[in-house]
Amino acid sequence: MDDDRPGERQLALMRGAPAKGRAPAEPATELPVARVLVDVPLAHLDRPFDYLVPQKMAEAAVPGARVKVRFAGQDRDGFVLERIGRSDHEGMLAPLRRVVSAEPVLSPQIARLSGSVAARYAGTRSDVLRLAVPSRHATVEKQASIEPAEATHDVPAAGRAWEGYVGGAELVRRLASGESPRAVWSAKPGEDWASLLAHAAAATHARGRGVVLCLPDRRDVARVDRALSTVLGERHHVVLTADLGPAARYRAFLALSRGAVRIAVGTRAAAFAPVHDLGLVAIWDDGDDLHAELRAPYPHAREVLLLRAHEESCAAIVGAVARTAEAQLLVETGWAEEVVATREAVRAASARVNIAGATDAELARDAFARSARLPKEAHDAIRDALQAGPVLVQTPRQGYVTSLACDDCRTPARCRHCSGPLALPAPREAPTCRWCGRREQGWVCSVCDGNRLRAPVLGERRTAEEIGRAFPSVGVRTSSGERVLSEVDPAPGIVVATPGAEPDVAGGYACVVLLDTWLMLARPDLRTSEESLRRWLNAAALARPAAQGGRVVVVGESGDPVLQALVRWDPAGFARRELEQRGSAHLPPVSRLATLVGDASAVSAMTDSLELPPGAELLGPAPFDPPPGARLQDSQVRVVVRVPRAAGSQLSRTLVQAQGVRDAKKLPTVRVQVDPVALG
DNA sequence: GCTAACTGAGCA
DNA sequence: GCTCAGTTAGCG
Repeated sequence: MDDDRPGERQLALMRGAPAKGRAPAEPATELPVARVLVDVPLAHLDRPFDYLVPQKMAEAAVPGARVKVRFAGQDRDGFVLERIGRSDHEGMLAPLRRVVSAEPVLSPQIARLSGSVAARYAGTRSDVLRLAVPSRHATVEKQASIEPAEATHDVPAAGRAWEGYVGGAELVRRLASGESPRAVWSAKPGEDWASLLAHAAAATHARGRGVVLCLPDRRDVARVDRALSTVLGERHHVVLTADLGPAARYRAFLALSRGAVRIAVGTRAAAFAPVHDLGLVAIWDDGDDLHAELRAPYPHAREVLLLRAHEESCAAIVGAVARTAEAQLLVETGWAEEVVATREAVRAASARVNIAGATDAELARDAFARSARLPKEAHDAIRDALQAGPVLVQTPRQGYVTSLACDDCRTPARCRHCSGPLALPAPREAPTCRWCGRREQGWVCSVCDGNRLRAPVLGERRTAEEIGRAFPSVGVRTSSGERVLSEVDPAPGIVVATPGAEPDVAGGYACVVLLDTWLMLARPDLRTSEESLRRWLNAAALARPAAQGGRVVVVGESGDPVLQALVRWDPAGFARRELEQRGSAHLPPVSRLATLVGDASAVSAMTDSLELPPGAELLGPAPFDPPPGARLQDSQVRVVVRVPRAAGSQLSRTLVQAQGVRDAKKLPTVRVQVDPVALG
């Protein structure tokens, strides 16, 4: 198809051919040009460059291979995207320096995905590829590949597992027959969700198609790992988590990229797993912020998987006990079908949910509550439940809540102008509203007329001490942060856990107590309600059904709509309202939103250069204080840009372009983040 | 980001 | 006419 003797002209043009000494390398006779994606993290260089393939490398320089090339005067890493007959490039082509390995580590699907993820998040492909392709481990690569294991699956069993859901059996049937259904699945309380995910994977695998499963953390990955081993045996899936280490990670990666194994289970980076013949992508608890990548361009595993489902025309399951506004949007746009348990099934599986300490004023009068943060009703429920089994007490994480509360009745202190949360900008300074920035001089509690403020003292250890004092004869264990208990005995006992660290227990907890719910709701963030409900539903789902005496006691304000959604166990209805509110507030996912952080002058220069679509809004610049722990940078500002969702790709495009211009001009960096998980 | 090529100042 | 520091375009 190409002109005869392709090498000749380019040989003459080949640069890098030394003027003295060595003769220029002979170009490959077949497809002598490699289109290479060079690893440079600069927006304006995020495009393929052509190199000449020397005959010596003709065999090894396969599409997807890692190569070294001379770029801007130095050696850089790159991936061969494709081999072509001739280049469009006018000038001379430099030869490939070296083929690092003939292993095709970048499949066409992942190459394409990296492009769409970069476009979606206004980042570069090289940044995305750093997340998608693990570093090479030569020893592992040399070892023989595992032989594909014969698959034998019990599809009827998978159908039975999903029977408890409207549309569940149908979902499995379609997966098993090679179709690509898309579902937003709301798991009922106490569900063995890991097992259901494993069955969905098995049904897909029965047709020889591949599966990617993303879970928020190591512990959930381990659960699904076990469930898959039970359903399918141990040889059909690999686990991909950050803590594997380079050799094990590369081994798992190769097993997938060589097609020996077709099911990948892991944390967020597994969203990029090079699974062959992708049939299903699934994410569990997509509201968990662990699904958001911390490195540029900060992609969210759910969005990566949805892009893959779209590009590779495969099935998708977005599953959780709660439901995010993003998942709700998939339902409302008709992209996905709801898979939910019937009302009766949910009721049968739910514990009895009560709200204790109906009002803050009541709580303030409750002397016991003031000493132990525990209303009498909650105390009694724990005491009774301890006769029957273990009790879970969920308490907000230390440092999670930064706003102030009334010293007398613990009602969160709110700004009288905009009802934003009050916080101390610095010790000894006047309380300031975190939303509107107004200083509050003569604060008076709206509930009890108290005038003293306190920073709430929180943390699971402190709570455990208080609970321990209230129940001196019972063992109290804690689970949080670095010390997470994955499981506890079904024997009576109290576990104090922070959200996400609740241990599993066989048969469920006799009672689950949710403490300080008003403090979690007082967090200034765009996802506060959704996130609070998610955490409470996840904890409450661990309680035994009411028929077995299971109880959930929620310490909070009964009138709060979020607590009402918890009592009614209505994640879908809540998500519907939440999505509606996001719409009227122009927040994601109804709007596409980006933040620009940097020096005031840099940020304003960048915003000026943006070609914004109609309907775009610019908020700020506002002073930006870096999150605690981040290194201090002086006078950083933040601008929030938002556009209607339909204009999202246009927003990303203009951001990439502006970044490209800034990179090329060596202007001070502006950190761009599209749809950040948190916006405090 | 980096290098290489280009620029003009300074000097013989 | 040449060197050298400083600048900046372009990277195959």
